[in-house]
Amino acid sequence: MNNKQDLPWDNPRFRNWIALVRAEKAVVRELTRSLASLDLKIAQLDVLMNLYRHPGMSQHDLARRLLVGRSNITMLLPQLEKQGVLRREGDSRDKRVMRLFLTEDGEDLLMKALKIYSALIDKVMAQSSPTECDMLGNQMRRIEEMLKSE
Amino acid sequence: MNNKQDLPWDNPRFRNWIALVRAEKAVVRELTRSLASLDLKIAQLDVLMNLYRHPGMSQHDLARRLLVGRSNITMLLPQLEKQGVLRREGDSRDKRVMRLFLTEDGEDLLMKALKIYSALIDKVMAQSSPTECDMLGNQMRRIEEMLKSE
DNA sequence: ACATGTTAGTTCAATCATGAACAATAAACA
DNA sequence: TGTTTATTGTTCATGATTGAACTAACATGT
Repeated sequence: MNNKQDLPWDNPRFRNWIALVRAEKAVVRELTRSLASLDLKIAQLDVLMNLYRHPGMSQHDLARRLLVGRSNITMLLPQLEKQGVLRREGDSRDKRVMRLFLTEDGEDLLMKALKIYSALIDKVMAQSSPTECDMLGNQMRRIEEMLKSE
Repeated sequence: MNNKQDLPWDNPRFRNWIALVRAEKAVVRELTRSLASLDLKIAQLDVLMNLYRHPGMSQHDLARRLLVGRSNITMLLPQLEKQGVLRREGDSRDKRVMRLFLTEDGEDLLMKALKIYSALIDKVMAQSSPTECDMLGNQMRRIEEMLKSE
């Protein structure tokens, strides 16, 4: 029924995707280790990054951008708020939504974390030429776009 | 101290890597949903895939290939063994190691899961030309190689 | 106004991954 | 041989993530 030629490993698309998954996992491991010096988890860094770029985001929007559940955000925020890196403000027009903002300390922490992250990615992507790197980004954006719209 | 031009988002390497992370996460979500029909988790599929290609692997080797801890494997196997998709045999020469093998049912389940996985990846990678796809794979293999050897 | 439906955020139980400590076994070497 | 060192797999406590059920607040339509 299934001879060897049917196996996905003989399909370049599949093999190359597996390589991507493995590389991503390896980078995540490395990043997790590097961020430990700041006592910061990747999930937390994701929050900080998004709040920096989109101040005043609601928890719902944040969850959607991070591709996680809303409850995840709810569980994530209290620690960060207690550390004083972000603050939550109730929206004046819609009492259901909480607007999220980085504090000064939050921005400082983010900048330190970004230095670490950026250095790692620079090292990792130095494996590719600028052209390859841009092609990679474009492919990835097309994939995300495609999966979003279905 | 940090003006806008220092921000990682202006660095193509960083931006493109972020795109990769987002795309990968989106695909993982989609795959998780698709595999639910087989009552199979991605972590379990990873085990099956590796055992198919490397029968007789030890738990330690499996953990290293999957980039997870040994304890993770220990917690993962009993379910799979109970479902009858794999069996564990003590090594005759080294009583510490357990050798892992897929059963017939395991191979059947794997083939069904691979059909789903492969179809998704085919769809996803159809966003890229064969050349782009291979370049992607090569970049990723270089990255993994680089992180392994340090 | 009122009923109905929708949305934002929270709570909670279940699942999962992790790393440290541990027992059994093997290897290295005096 | 006997002693130390390393390795395999397990256990366990901890923290992360998820989805379903829930509350409060808004929106829609009559």
